Amino acid sequence: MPELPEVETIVRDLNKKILNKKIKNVEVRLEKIVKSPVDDFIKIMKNNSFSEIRRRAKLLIFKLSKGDKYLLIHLKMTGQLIYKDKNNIVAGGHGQKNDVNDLPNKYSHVIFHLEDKADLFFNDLRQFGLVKIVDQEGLDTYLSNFGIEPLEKEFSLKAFKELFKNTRCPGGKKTNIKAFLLDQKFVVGIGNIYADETLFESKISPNRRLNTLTDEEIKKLHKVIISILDKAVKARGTTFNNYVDADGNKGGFIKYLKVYQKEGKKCTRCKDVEIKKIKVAGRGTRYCEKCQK
DNA sequence: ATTTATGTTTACAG
DNA sequence: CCTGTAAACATAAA
Repeated sequence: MPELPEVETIVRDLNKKILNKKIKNVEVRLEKIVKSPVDDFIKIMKNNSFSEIRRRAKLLIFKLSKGDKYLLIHLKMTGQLIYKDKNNIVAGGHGQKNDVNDLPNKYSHVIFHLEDKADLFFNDLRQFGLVKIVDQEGLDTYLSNFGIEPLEKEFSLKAFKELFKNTRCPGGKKTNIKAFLLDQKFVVGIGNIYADETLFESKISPNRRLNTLTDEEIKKLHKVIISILDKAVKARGTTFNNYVDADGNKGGFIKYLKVYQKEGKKCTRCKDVEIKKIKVAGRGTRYCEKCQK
């Protein structure tokens, strides 16, 4: 799915486009995507509007103007949100073929019909994504499972170090660093791309166990997580294929990628060995054997 | 209870 | 035919 920088970009762009626009109707083309009773979902959305759009981890949170409720959208692996009106096409998410120019398409599972002939499409090839409505309590419950926001002040070095502790074992957590970075209970917003890029920049092997990291390495990792995500947000994320963002621009981070999808290419740092691809934590993982220890 | 590892969802591309 | 995939839950085992 889009990771923190991509979701952040979508949130910023949608805030400019759909805030307080009347939702005239909602079309549910694939019921299982909507995790609330569909009748209720449509009833609540109809004639409502979004008063605020924000992000927590990789979750989009739309506050509804009426009824003290929230619309939650998670894009998971292949979800997209595409806004379209007579002047603009604004898309965010993992690109698929023929998506933006041909709407709705077979992957358009939920469509929000807005005033002024504008539409917001929720597309998802693999159908892992979700759309649901929650009240304040439901939102709080959902959010309580998330860890630290890496671009907020709460992500201090001290708070980061706390995450390495293990209540059962004084030596600390033993899981590998890649699984740790991907786990949203600890630090949120990092997915497969930024996990690999962060570890490369930190010179840490994805297979390293947490309890073997030195203080120096933890400090470096903390700094790199912030700098990479910050750089990616500024670049409007990483994109492939025909992804375009809210103003039709491609994400700019792709040019900064050092290891993701670079397997078989010479490492840009040591200029000596090729980037390898292995499996760690069940996910394809790229790294440089020589640079990352 | 808490940590850690693995399986499942899913449709398409190559 | 086979494999793999921008994610995260559920479940199991330690």
